[in-house]
Amino acid sequence: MVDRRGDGDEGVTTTSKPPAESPVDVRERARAIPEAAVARLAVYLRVLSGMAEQGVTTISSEELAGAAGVNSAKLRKDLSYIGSYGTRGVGYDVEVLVSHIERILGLTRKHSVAVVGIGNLGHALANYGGFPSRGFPVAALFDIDPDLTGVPVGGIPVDHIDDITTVCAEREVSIGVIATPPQAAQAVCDRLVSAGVQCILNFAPVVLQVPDYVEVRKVDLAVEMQILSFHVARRADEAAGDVVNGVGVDGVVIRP
Amino acid sequence: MVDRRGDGDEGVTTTSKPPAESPVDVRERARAIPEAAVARLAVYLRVLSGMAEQGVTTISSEELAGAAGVNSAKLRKDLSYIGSYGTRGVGYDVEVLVSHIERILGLTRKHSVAVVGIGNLGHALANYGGFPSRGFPVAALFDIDPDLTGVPVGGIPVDHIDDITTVCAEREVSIGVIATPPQAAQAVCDRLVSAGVQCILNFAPVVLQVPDYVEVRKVDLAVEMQILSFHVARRADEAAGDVVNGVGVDGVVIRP
DNA sequence: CCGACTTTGTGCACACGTTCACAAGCGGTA
DNA sequence: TACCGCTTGTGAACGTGTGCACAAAGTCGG
Repeated sequence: MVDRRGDGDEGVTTTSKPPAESPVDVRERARAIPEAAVARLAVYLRVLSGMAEQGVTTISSEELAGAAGVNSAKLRKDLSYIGSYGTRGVGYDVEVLVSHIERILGLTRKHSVAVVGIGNLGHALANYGGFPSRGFPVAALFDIDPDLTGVPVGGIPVDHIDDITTVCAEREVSIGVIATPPQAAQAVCDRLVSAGVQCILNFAPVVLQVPDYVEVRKVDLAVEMQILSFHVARRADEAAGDVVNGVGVDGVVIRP
Repeated sequence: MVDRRGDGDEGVTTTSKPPAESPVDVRERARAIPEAAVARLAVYLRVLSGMAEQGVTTISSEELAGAAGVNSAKLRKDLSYIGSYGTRGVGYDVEVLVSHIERILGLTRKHSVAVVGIGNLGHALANYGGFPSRGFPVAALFDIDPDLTGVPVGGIPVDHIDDITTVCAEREVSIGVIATPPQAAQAVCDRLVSAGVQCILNFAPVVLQVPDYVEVRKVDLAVEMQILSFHVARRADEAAGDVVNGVGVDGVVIRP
C-alpha cells in the first residue's frame, strides 16, 4: 500500500545515465543519508526554490553553498548522498535538483498536519502560510476547551481533543504538532500515537516518551535561548579571562 | 573533573601520543563544552528544576537520564564537562546541580530579549510565559507597521523598527528574535547587529548572513516538517523494501 | 573498621560527520 | 580531434560525539 509513486521515472535528465539506478538503490541510498545532511537538504531545497522563481536555471556548488551558509565541499557531499545529478564543469540544473531533493525528502506526497493546542502558538501555527505552501496542509486543529470547538482558526474549525482518533484517521493526518502547555503534552502525545500518528513536532518544553517507531522532533524556545545565553557568557569569559593564568572567571581551575 | 590528577600508574596504556598542543589551546579546550552537550544541559536544567519543585533533593544519573531522554553515560559525561559535583554511591544534589548548570549557561545574568515582527508568531512569543520565568525578560517589541507603534502586546508597547538602535541600547537587549516575513529578515538582522545585538534567534525561513562574532540560531518549522517527512518516506520505503527483497519493485507482494 | 553495595567519573574504542585535495568528466575553442 | 579550464564527485584524513565498561570513591550495616 505504500505507493511508491514519485516521479514516474528517472529519465528526466539527459540520456546519459549509465548504471540505470534501480529503486532499490534509491532506497538504500535514502537510508544511508546522515541525519545532519537531511536537515541541510531541506535548506538547499528552499534556496533552490527561490532561485528557480528568479529564473536561475543552473547553479554551481560554490554559489549554492554560499547561499545556504555551508562550505561547498559539504554541499557536494550532501548532494552526492542522493545521487550525482550535477554536470562537471557546469554545475547543477536547479529544477532537476529540486525534484530530486523533493523526492528524497518524501515531498512528492502530501503530509497532513494536525495542530493540538490552539493557544497563542497554535493560532500562529494554524495561520502560518509556510506549511501549506510546502506540502504540509493543516488538516485538523484540536483543543481541550469546548468553547473553541467549531470555531474556525485559519480557515479550519477546531475539533475537540476527544475526537482526535477518528478525525486523524478520517483526514489521514501523518504529522502531529503539539502546542499545548507542558502539563498536557505527554497525554496529548499518547493520544496522537494511539491515533496512529507516527511523526510528532513538539513545542512543549517536555521530554516526550514514545514508542521506538514514533519520530519526535522538538522545538524548545527556552533551550534555544539558553544556548545563546551560554555563548554570551563564554564570550564574556574569554574577554575577561584572557590573561588570567589557570583560573577561569567562574573559579573553575583550568590548569593543574 | 577538571584535570588535577598527577598520580602514577597508567597501567597498560600504549605510548602516549604527542599532540604537541600549546598551553593556550589546552585551556581553550578545557573551557569548550561541546555544542551538543550545551543543548542537553539546558534540558537537564529544566528537568532538575521540576524535580526541585517536587521536593526531590537527590537524583542519580540513571533517573535523570531517564527523565531527560538520554542514556546515563552521556549524561554523566555531559555533567563532567562542568565539573564533578556528584557523590559516588549517592548521586547528585539537585539544587547544587541546578546552580552549577545555571552558572555555566550564563543564567546568573538576565538577558533582555527583543522580538522583531509582531505578527502571529510575534504575538505568541511576546505572550509566551516561558521566557521571563527562565531569565529572559522580553524588553522590547518592534514592527514596521506604524499602526502598531505604541500598542501594547503582552504588556509591552510596540516600538517602530526605526528606533531599534536606541531602544536596544537603552534596554540593554542582548538577544534579538526575528519573527518577520522572510523578505524582511536579513534587513532586520543587519539592524539588530548594528544595534549591538550579538545573539539572534531566527524564525524566518532564510539563511542569515552575519559577521563572525554574531551567534545565530534558527528555528525553521518547514525544515523540521521536512525532516519528519523524510522519515515517513524512509519508513515507507523500508516497509516496501522488506517485500521487495527477492521480489520486483512493482509492488507485487509475494510472501515466502 | 571492614566489607558489601551503589553510583560516579572517565579511558578507550568506535561511529558519525566534516574537510581536504585531487582525479574524472564536461564544455568550449582552435 | 586535441587541448584547456572549470566544476563535480569522492577516497581518505581528521575531528567530534557516543557508548561501554570499569576503577575509584563514596554510603551503610554490622
